[in-house]
Amino acid sequence: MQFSASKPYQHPQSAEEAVQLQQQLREQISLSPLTAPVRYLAGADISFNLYEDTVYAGIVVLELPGLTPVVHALAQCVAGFPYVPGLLSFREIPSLLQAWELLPLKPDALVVDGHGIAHPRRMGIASHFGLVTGCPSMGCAKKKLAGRYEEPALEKGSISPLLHKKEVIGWAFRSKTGTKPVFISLGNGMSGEDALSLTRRSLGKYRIPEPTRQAHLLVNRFRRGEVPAGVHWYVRPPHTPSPTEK
DNA sequence: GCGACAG
DNA sequence: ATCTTGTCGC
Repeated sequence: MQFSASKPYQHPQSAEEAVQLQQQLREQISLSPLTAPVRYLAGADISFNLYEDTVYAGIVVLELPGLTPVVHALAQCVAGFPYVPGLLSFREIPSLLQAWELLPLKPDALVVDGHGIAHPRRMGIASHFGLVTGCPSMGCAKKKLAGRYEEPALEKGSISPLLHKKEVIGWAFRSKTGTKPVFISLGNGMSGEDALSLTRRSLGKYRIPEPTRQAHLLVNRFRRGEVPAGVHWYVRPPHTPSPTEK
């Protein structure tokens, strides 16, 4: 992955405190372009049972250009914050961080299920998680949280800017012809061109781009007990020479 | 005051 | 977010 210091995650004890943290964190965001090509692109998502506070988090690393799964990490923990629109990251990041720390291969960029700067205070979960991990990040959400937009053309690949307070905070992106658009926004450590390019390279046969779609399918299987917690390689792990065989 | 409101 | 079968439309 690239150079970018990871910031420690701070957990708020109230909604007011959470908002203050976000206002402080937004100043640390960088929207400068990626400085290295993206070979490994990851998708992150969480799942849980309604009325329960156990969170099932997962991160899948795909290799471009084929979007081939390489490795994934799954972690389970208890939610330490309620779901409040605008404060989603405080509910999901602790669990995602556990999965992140388990990952033996850090991706070159990360796509989080949710918004990045397309947020009332420009601090959605994609931006927050990008800062905490030090990994370039972007958000891919199914519904908008803030801003207004014009419907993009019906053809796959069409985009329309998402505007909030006279600023472009993201794009309504037609990921599949004739279906509702998804919302793409910057997280941290990349430019708008980077995010749109990565999204185009992540499109498969479905509305949801592969990184996030794969992560979603994975965490649901995890929640149902169909796959175990921990790390799983889809291909042979990279060979690590032992001291004796140098 | 009213509508909107990621996962 | 999750619970669920069939059904309508390109």
